[in-house]
Amino acid sequence: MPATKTATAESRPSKGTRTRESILRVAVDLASVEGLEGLTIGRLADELRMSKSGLFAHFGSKEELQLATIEMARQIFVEHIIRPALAGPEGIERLVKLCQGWLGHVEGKVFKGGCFFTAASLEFDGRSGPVRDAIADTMKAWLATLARAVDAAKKARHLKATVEPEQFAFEIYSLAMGANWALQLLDDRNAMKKARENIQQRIRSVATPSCPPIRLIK
Amino acid sequence: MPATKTATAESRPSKGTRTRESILRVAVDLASVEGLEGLTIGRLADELRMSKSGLFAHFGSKEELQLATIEMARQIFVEHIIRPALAGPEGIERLVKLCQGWLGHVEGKVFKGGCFFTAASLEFDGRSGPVRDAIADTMKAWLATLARAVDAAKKARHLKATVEPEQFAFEIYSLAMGANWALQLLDDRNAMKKARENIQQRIRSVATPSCPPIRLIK
DNA sequence: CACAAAAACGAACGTTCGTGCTATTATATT
DNA sequence: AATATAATAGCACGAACGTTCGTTTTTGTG
Repeated sequence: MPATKTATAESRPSKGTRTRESILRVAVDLASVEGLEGLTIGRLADELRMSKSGLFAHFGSKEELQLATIEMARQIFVEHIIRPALAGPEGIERLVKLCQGWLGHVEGKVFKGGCFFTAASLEFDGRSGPVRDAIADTMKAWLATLARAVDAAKKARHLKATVEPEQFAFEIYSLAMGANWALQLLDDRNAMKKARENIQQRIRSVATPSCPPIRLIK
Repeated sequence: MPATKTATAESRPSKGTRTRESILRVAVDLASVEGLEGLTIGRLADELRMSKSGLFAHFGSKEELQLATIEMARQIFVEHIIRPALAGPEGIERLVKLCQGWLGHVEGKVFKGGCFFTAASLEFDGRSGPVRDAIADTMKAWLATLARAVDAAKKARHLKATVEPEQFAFEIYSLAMGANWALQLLDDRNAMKKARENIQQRIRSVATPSCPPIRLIK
């Protein structure tokens, strides 16, 4: 079959780019279960039914593979959680939407083994180097996004003026982290519901009378 | 493999028991940094300047070493945090003492690489088997201890009757976990101070008027 | 002191790890 | 259709992994 001449700039990405992407999609799921160090090139190659060396050539080193996996996870995270929330209006609605997406993510609807970044954080927090830095940067950015949403809700007079955005974002994050922990380790099926109630209540406790209704539970 | 010797109180423990213990003390520190899977027999042997095989003989398998390491970490945890708190009076004092010890532990005063069990939890939460079970059991017990302290403080009329012990214990735990995360990954030096303030405030918000003063910060 | 038991050792096993090469296929361009 | 380039496979490497074995050293006891 003769190839149709569609030599435009936004034509189909090259084979290499496509396989690389499909590798990383599997890598993210595998790493969310086995950890970033447990993510092995041989295991990944088996999973994708390709040779170790063939796969390896896409990255050149294990560290590069880890960094690429983190970047892919970040992209998926942004795509699934941050972008939908930023599409909506600012204020308490956006904060709630971020929390909902975040809790769904923790619940394992986005990554197979629960929260990818929390696991990666605790795996690499004792080390140093580019991988740890990449994880830390991503988490800082996420926490900053949460804090910005809190601040906007505050400026919109949805949250009390006494609320400290960074501190409050950190509190929400801690509660979600705890929920992830309880769900994954203790198999506590109610953990997510309780976390939603908890966070909802925490937000309501600092909401102003003029704040629109806050609903984190379906 | 020799069974665990039940050494009498007066007789000096055998050489084997002593080496085993010194191995585990190093193993706990190493695992709190490198993870329980990253805890390698060869590395551990180097650290202790003994042969791989000589060390290995004490445990018979890597899994057994991991389990023994967890058990040692549990003992240290009980010794440093739970026992001192149980020595004091029940009620809010005990809860505060538990939190103080716990936060000090998170701060790295007990284990080298921060919180041993939180790291182990997230490392093994996707797997199954005895190691994961040992971790989960330990954490359940710790959470139950916290909840019991909350319940006692409630019965002593230090905390409001509306407080749900398990839920409240979980909240405290989440905040401490978040502090651990911020300290270890983001190098946030204020994380511990903020966590102390946070938890203190959270406890005060459910304290009764008859409750003795709550002081988590020095 | 003698001597059995326990503890520690050194060497090696089979596997898997990450990482190089070289050859061979598949893709893209002229 | 021919050809240059990119992608993948095959094979091998040294190191480290957990584990086994036979031997030597250390320890505790009669």
